[in-house]
Amino acid sequence: MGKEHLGEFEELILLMIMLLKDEAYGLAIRKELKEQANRTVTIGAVHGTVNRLEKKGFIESRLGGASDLRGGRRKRLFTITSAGKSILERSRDAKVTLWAKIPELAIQKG
Amino acid sequence: MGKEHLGEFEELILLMIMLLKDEAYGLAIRKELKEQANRTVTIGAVHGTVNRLEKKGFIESRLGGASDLRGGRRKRLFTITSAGKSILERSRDAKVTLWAKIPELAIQKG
DNA sequence: TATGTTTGTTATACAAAATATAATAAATAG
DNA sequence: CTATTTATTATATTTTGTATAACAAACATA
Repeated sequence: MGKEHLGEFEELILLMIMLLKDEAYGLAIRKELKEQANRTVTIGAVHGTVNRLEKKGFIESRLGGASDLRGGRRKRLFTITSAGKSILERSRDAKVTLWAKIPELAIQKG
Repeated sequence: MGKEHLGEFEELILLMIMLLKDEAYGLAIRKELKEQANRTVTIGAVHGTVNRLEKKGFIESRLGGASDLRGGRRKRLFTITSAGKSILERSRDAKVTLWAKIPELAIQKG
């Protein structure tokens, strides 16, 4: 029985992992967060959160290769699981439904 | 300098307050949460959160009349502030923008 | 082969948000 | 008055969010 809902930051991280596809690892997630959401956090914040998300079964990780640049340790690459996808979908649906009931927040068409 | 983002539950409570209009008080918010979001929480959870939201300037409260039913203490009625509205709008916009970049999550326009 | 630099993760600690339980308060019916 | 109902406040605990510091591995090059 997986948890019912995600924290705000957990959801964001999950979205970044989907955006990054096969290049989702700690530092890349942090960078994407800055570019896509203008959110600046430390790398420890990112890792703490991915660890929790993995423990809950919303993402999986595997060890990837090292950077193709100068030096550096091997990357820990993350991918979203089907449980992760489905909680994102449910979260989206719930929100869209609520917004639709509030004229000031309803999404405009066209 | 208001906070930049809301917690997941804070945002939900804010949405319930908008839905309830002039009948947004503790117990009503809790009931609306159950009906609109199928979320069951204790009344203490609701009050803790509205207190935080008020302190941050996203809602205001005033003392209303007692229940029109049997007995009971007077209600503390909440309304959203313009800061509250705008953070909800920004949150919605940010999410819609992100979803649009992920085919699996993008909203269909009919 | 030793060591400095780069790229990256782990460990640890602490603050804030989420949430529950228990206590209290005010209206009103009798 | 006082019991009952409707409601809020106080307090405590767990989970999320977040930072700092420590550590590890790959590579370059002397």
